[in-house]
Amino acid sequence: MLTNARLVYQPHDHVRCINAALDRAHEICANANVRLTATREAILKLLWQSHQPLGAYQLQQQLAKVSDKPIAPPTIYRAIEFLIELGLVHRIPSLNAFVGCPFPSSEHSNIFFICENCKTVAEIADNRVNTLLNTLCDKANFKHMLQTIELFGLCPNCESGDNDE
Amino acid sequence: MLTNARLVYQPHDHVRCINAALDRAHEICANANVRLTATREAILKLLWQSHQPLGAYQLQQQLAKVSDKPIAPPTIYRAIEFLIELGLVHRIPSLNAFVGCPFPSSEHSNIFFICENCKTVAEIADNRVNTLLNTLCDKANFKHMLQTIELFGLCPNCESGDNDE
DNA sequence: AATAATGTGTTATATTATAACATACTACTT
DNA sequence: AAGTAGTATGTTATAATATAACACATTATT
Repeated sequence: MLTNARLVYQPHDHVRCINAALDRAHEICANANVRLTATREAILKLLWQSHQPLGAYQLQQQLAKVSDKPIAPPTIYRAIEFLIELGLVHRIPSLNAFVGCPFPSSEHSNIFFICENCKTVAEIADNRVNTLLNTLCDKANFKHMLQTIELFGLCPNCESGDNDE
Repeated sequence: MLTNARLVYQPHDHVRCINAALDRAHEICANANVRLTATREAILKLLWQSHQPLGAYQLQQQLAKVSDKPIAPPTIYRAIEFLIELGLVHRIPSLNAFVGCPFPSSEHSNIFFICENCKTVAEIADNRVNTLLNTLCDKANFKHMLQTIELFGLCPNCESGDNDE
């Protein structure tokens, strides 16, 4: 089992999260022989500013603050597409938003804990889930390729009332 | 385990699917003491015309053919919202589309087999999946309320080449 | 019939995403 | 170093999905 849940739900040195993510990204891009351009890196960095997913237009607004020129949606979406293909970012379909992947290039389950109060998203990978789902797919003769598992609820902080509710 | 996969993937008397779904809907609405109005029923029926999810604007187009007056998006979305709340319909987030639920008022897993070729969607409920996911949530102190599990791949017909690819 | 509750119509607009084509940048070749 | 192919971004317009706000209509209840 692989997860960033503990980290996400506890106070932590978030700068380290960001830096680790960026370091991994540089390495992965180098290995894949693709370019982590300024725009792409800026977007990845923004997505790592918190553990809350951002939409494309939120990213655009944030970028406008950082950069001098405004960046149009197609460029945002292209960068996101690039990051997703490399496994550095996930799309959360029900939120129309994007979040940094805490363990790219590991085996995935694409399980997301989505807090309906604070919108924080933690990710989990668990072999047993993958195995079980594969079994179900095999039984139905469904050739399973990808998956997204969204779990909605309350994170520990919001459940306990530590966050404003 | 509960699924409509076999049915969906095999030739079957689809009129029976539709009628069964409408009968269940009438019963459920009667029990809940809410109204299955003409518009709501028409939309539910359209969603049951096939095992492929339809978007709100597709529903609008189809309705235009059946009914005399055009129906505006808000009405469509309201009807969908109603049907979802009653458990008669599911939203497939990654498709922005809606599909009839084959077993409303049964225990759910909200697992969907989504064929990327023919777009057909089958649904599965499986206790083991729910149990396992609950375990993961408990471990992380995440209070789990709802879920959506989307499995992307190829249905048996498309995998075998029976459908045009 | 009066009223409250529920459902729908209507207009406008917000939000998310992509198509199509032009330009710019990068890396490689010679 | 200039030419070129490949990659990335800029730009404009628009498609696709979804909702807000308010008016009107229908249904159920008294």
